[in-house]
Amino acid sequence: MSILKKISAQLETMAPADRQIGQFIVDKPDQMLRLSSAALAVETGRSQSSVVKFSQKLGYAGYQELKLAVSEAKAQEWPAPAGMIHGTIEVDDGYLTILQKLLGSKLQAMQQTISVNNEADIEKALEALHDARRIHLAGVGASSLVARDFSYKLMKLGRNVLHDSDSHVQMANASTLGPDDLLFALSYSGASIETLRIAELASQRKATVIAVTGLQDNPLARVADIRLHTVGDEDRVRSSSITARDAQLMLTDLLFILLVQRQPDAHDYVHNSETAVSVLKAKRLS
Amino acid sequence: MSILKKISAQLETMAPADRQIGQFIVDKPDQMLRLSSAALAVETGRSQSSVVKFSQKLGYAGYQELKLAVSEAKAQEWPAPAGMIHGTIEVDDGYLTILQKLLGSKLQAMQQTISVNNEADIEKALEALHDARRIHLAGVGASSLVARDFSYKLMKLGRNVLHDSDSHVQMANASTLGPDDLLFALSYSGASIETLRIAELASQRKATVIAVTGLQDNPLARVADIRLHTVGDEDRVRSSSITARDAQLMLTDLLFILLVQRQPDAHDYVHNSETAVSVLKAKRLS
DNA sequence: GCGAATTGGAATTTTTTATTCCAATTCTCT
DNA sequence: AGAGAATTGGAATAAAAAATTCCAATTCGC
Repeated sequence: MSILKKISAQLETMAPADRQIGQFIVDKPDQMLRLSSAALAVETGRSQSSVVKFSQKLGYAGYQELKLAVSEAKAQEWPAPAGMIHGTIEVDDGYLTILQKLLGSKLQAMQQTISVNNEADIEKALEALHDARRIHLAGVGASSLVARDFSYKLMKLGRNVLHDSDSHVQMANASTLGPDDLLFALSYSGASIETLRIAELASQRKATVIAVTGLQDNPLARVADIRLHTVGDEDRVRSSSITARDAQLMLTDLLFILLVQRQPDAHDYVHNSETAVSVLKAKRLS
Repeated sequence: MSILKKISAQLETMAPADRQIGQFIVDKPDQMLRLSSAALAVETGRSQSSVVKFSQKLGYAGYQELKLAVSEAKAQEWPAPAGMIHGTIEVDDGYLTILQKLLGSKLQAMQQTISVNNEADIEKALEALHDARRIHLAGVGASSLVARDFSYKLMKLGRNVLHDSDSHVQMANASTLGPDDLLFALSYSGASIETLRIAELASQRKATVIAVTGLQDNPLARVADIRLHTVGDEDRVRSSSITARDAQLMLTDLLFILLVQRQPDAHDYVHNSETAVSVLKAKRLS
């Protein structure tokens, strides 16, 4: 039983000094934990020895043991995050609630994104990526960052990657694609004009088109040869591409890991990349 | 806040006595909480004053404050939810195992990143961001994508943001900063030369420097006025900036949400942004 | 190599915790 | 109602714990 609850239940039958000390602890456990027995005595207008005796009457060797018990009682009040809170972040939510809702939303988006894509589709995309002569990545806004992140990872593996943040350059690149090439197009809405036009052109040129897009029917999904779906709930986190981005990253990270697994010399490539970058790191100063 | 993670991250750079004391605390926090400084000294074969000094080196007034921090850290240890695995992705892992390990690693990185930053530090960073005249974002490699993502979000709120992927331009921008400005620097290692030099310059120019960096002692953390820590385990996911990036995003997303909460017209700004972008979306065809 | 800085234990001081002493109050029994 | 026993609780005291000082040894930086 929590010592805080135990004290609370006994308050009414306690003698005056004990009641005052107990009340303080129940009301302000955080503060109590920071106080010496003498300081708590001052706060309650009682004596230091009363504080120690209070502890002993509760069955503890002394004040330090009571403190430990209060600390443990408080620990049980900390909301368990395993369950996560799913909910819309509201204007008057406190810090802890926001944290939990944000983390819960991220986790839910990633989990649901995994759920809506079956292994066969992932395998198909993987096969296409593995076999592609050149991989062109397309996306705008937040999706452009995911595209760029994935392009970095593919380049680390020595793959022939085309990526540019300028959609005109993306379009020009797409015009050079052929049947041995692949377009990896990211757009949560599936309706971004630039990404859509690039996908249409790549499709016309017989390149394989992989679309990473939301579950709803959309123009990009219709153009694609392979569809990977993402689930995000933007309404809950201020509609600023947080969960949609996380869902896309979940897929690109997974594809990257699977590609690494399938490419025998992947380790060497990744290691070489790190070694190369290390010259741009400050030397250990001590 | 998790002092246990902090100690753990710093063990290798500690002197002998500190390492032994720190190791004991990390290995046996429950037991430590029951020991006096003298008893812990006996357990570790070190002196009682070393125990107190260890506490003070970590930033606490003394051993009692360290104890309190350890107690709070223990309260925030989060177990892995069902369906996820904490473990290293191996060469012969099957699809489902990879999925579970990837998701588990991502969740752990995000949870631990939340644990190692206390609300007071987040609040301090938030205050600085809110009050800054101009916000300059710096980062290279994977951190540059997080910096850009956060810059997009801040710009959506109408904030005065400086971000360029070219580190020379970043440096030039930093040379225009002043006491009313803020540098938000991201580097997991804290040792990327470009980011470090930019931070040093911003600091010289009296701008506020917020560092988002790993837990280990590093040059960037030393330059910063405000430190936000990230925890990632790159060994488990092929050392390609997956969990470190997710950890950084967790923090920037949280800061963004908190800024939105605190800016009365944030909704209008975000809504206006969506409306503006909508002209670049394909019309619904049927 | 030399001086400065750091490390870390022993000794000492200060603070905190726990116990003892004892007066006042309350409770129980006749 | 009164006397004795039990309880309450603060002041004083003793013991334990925490923190600081002193200083020798080692490491670091020039």
